[in-house]
Amino acid sequence: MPPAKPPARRVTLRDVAARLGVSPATVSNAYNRPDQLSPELRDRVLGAARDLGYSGPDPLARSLRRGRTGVIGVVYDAPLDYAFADPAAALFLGSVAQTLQGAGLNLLLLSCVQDTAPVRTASVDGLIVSCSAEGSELLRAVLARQLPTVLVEQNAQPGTASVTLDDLTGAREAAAHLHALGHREIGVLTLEVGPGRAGGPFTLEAAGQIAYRTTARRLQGYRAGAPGATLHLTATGLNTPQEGEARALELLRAQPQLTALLCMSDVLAQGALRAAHRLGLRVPQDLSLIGFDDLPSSAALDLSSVWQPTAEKGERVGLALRALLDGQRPPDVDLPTRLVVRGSAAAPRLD
Amino acid sequence: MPPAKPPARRVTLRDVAARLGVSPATVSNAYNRPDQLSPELRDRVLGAARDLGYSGPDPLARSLRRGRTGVIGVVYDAPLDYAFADPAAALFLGSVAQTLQGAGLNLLLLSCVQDTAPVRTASVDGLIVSCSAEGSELLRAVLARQLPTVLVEQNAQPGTASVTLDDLTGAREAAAHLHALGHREIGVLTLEVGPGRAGGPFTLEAAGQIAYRTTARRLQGYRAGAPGATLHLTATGLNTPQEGEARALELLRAQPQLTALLCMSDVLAQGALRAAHRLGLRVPQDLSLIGFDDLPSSAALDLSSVWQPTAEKGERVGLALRALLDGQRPPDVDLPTRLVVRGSAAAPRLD
DNA sequence: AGGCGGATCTGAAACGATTCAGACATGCGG
DNA sequence: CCGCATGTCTGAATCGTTTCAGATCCGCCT
Repeated sequence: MPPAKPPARRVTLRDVAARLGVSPATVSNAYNRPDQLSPELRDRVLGAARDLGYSGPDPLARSLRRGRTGVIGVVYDAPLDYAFADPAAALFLGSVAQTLQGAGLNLLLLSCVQDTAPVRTASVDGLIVSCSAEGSELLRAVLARQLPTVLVEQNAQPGTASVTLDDLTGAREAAAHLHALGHREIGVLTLEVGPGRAGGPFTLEAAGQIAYRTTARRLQGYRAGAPGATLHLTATGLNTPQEGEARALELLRAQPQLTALLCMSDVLAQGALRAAHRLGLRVPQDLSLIGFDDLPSSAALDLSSVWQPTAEKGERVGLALRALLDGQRPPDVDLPTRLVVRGSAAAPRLD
Repeated sequence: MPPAKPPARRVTLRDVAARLGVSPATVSNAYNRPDQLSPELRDRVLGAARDLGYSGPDPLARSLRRGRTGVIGVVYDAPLDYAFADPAAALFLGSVAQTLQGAGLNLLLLSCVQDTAPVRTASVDGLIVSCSAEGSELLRAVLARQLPTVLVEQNAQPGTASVTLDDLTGAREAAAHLHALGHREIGVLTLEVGPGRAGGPFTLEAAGQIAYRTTARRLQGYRAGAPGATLHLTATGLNTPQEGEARALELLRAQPQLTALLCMSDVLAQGALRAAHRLGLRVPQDLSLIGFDDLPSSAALDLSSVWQPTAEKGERVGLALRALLDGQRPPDVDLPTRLVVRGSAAAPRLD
């Protein structure tokens, strides 16, 4: 009969200590403060660890005891698919990660669609909230954690740092550009207007209730830049080219008098470009188009767009969080935007 | 004189219990098993918690006690910038995240360039290794954790699950397509050949030492698909359009007799497209081009490419990991690839 | 009346480490 | 030979929960 294998318990620091007849403190020191024990003993400890299959202190226990995890949560209120699908979002996130890495911090992606549980139960040292409606359940859950928190593109809240974009100026410039060219009937493809809300046409009267700061401010900029022009609003539910194409198609069919389209993202604009092709409309002769974000790929498509410092935004967010973790109170930052004129907007045809 | 504020210690479950004169176990139950105590008491507990500013059990302590964290680590050996910069990678990751979310798991991004520490010290229930050279320090660190692990596009290792791509077939088809069109002098822009290695020309003899499975297999496929053709290899150090452009420029200048270019990613191919433009070469009349990955944007560029089921790959990885966590032993999967012929390859000019 | 099952609640032992304040020995200067 | 600094190592408390095995009480069935 084979010897009853002992129930395969995990090897702990204590086991290693017992094996060598030393104190657990010593084993801990072997890993964390090599200068606190003699080199020979340290070697023996590490050797015993290898023999026993012990691969270092348990990160969880260590974090509990030390009081920090080295992890920063990034809160999304959309499925992560969409988070990554937008190159601007991906670039931003990469930049945040890069900046935090300098401080030994890693990113935990928290997708919270219809559920605040991830925010409440994540072991993190800080939070970054990328887009969440003002006054939402999710935002409340975030604030309840009382952790160092950076709000991105949201109105600042007490106790948090914030990094925003000067959406107003960029949007105004875009609209003013169209206005100056002579456009007076302008379609607008907005980003989401509220969590989980489907896309579709809406009126300026309803614009007051927009829950997302970004959407609200860009719209405000559009209005300011094209005084006297008529804006035909359609919201999108998802920031994807497919959605952009579908909504643009709807809008252009319903309002054939439109001579220009303002899109709140390049992803949407690229979809709108496809919609225009499908309708046989030439850009810019028959339809002018201006996007937002200025994705790398937009240059190739000759798409005019509002540029934003995406990478810098990520860096600022990372730095703000690091400052918070250091007990400082970083100033809020507001980053500039500006219109990049390419070839997708021209004077309207004279019918 | 104001009452000396007690040193602001964190409010714990124990404090709430003490406040109410009940056992900590009861407070814990109030949060975790509402059916284990009377509704009134539960309300009182939750009320007291609110009064004291206690926002639920500490995730870290809970994880330690329960033995799981609900977090899966994704190991990269490149800065996260690049991880996100490639739309194929972003899409894949989004898909993984989506799949894991169904099991209440979140993703922790572990960037391990020149440093295995993140792998060794991350509190995770499992690991996904996205691209790491065979036999690398990093891979060793991963295996040392003895956690449920899924290897992506790498040769399977004992004790792990693996999801791979049939790179060979796709690459062979691409090369065969060019070969059939009559190309005999073909340039190749490869992905990285080893961790941290800079790009540049290399020879077929050196091809045996390629550390990355993906690079090695695609190259093998290229060779098999174009027997008798001469392949001019250039490695890239980074999977970016800029790098693709730079390396393509070098290669085309050094080898003006080339009539076609095989690129191991669409990102590189899109860079090569720009290089061709800069050299005044028309595609496909003067230069044929085939990419790999079939990014959404490649359709618009009329770029022929090898398609891979990126989203499904992510899903498979997620499912494999979930199976491992459930104590199962999932079968390794190998996903198909196939050439998508568009307009970027044609017969070579007859000089 | 006795016994039993369920509903509530509790005590105390983990979970696996870190860290602080010594204990002990050794070497050195005076 | 004393005092002191230095170099090594240890004991024990602590981090904040969860969970298992009861303990208690109550009503109900027979």
